[in-house]
Amino acid sequence: MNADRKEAKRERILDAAVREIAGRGYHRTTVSDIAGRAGVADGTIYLYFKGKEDILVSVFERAMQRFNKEAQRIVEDGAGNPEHTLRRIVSLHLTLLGEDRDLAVIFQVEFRHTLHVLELLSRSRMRDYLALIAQVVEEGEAQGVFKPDVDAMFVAKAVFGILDEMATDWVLSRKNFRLASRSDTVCDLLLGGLRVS
Amino acid sequence: MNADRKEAKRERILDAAVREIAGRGYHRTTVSDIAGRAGVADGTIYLYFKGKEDILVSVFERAMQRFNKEAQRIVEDGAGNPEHTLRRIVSLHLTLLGEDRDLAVIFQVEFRHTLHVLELLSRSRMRDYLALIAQVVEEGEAQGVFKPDVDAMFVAKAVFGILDEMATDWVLSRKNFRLASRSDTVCDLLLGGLRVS
DNA sequence: TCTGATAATGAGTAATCATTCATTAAATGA
DNA sequence: TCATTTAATGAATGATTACTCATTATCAGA
Repeated sequence: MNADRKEAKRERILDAAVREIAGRGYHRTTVSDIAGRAGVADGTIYLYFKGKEDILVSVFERAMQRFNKEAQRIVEDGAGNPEHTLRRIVSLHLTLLGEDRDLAVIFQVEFRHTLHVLELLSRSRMRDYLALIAQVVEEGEAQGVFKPDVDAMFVAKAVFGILDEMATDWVLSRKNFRLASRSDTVCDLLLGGLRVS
Repeated sequence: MNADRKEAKRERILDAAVREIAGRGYHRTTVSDIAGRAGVADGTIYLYFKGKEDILVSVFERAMQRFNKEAQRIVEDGAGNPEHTLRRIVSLHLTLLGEDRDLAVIFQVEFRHTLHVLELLSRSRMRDYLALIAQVVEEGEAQGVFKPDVDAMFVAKAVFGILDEMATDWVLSRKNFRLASRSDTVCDLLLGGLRVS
């Protein structure tokens, strides 16, 4: 079996996992469920993944890779204008999650299953993502458009926190608004602050 | 058995649950573990709680009740000065979580176990807490010290998002800083914004 | 002290599921 | 076509654990 077909099957299993886990939650989803939806036998799963938890982590890795690739591109493109770059990253974050509710459910809920898993995830691609945001903030400070002496990583975490809460709220909400429609409001608050100046 | 003693035993079980669940995660913690630490028999648990999930939800309810009571007091006290009130709420949030790492672990990680549980929790005391923050924001807008025309509930969620991320970061971090020490930085960013004015 | 009621016990039950591995199928290439 | 390697299968296993309930202990009032 060539590498492409192998990769395609792995992808199919991951796609199946996203749908099943979003629907029933990680712990209620059995390996059989995932195998069934992917159209393979239970045992086959173990030819592609070390175990159930490895599937969850792989879903995360794959999604974060996409996030990072796109964010990276935005940062590279928009070197001259930190505010605009930040706006584009915020928009990207909310757009990508808003486009796939199942993925959003997994991101906002299922990944946080145990401290152990969360630690695993936080140490990997998550740091890169935060570092990218921090880089933009630093650039803005260097250019004098953002306030100096605010720790860039702190701001990055704050930005992430707001986005995360918006996404969770959207996932839990019954209402049918587009998540990305919040982008501007988020950025305006973040950049301009709450206080009347 | 009088009501006080009954309540005390219930509290003991909840305390035991906090310690056990923070240490091993909700799913790895058995009902036996909790019973053992609380010094009661397994079956006794079911005289006080409907089942395992009910313990988790009750831990949340109890903690949120404390949060809400304190926050309520702050809001009532500080009617005249919305900025100061907001600062006190932020400080309260980070202080209460920062004082009890086990509780913080449960808040930041274990409560988010399933969409189902998260929905349960979000609908209850969580809304009250957000509404309290929103109330302060609205007051500020009415007094002309906060920007008008920003949806107060939106701001409340943003505030919560930042606090949540700070708390998660603290829980996952190896470093030993005091969580509450972030209060001022959080508020400064929130009130003043990132952009140079 | 006696008695009915209330509270607590903990061994047993029944169900669940991740993982394994002996077997079968498919692919490869000579 | 046949032999060999690689991939896939799915029934069986073994371990786990939430919850029940028949039994025992404790308590409160007379």
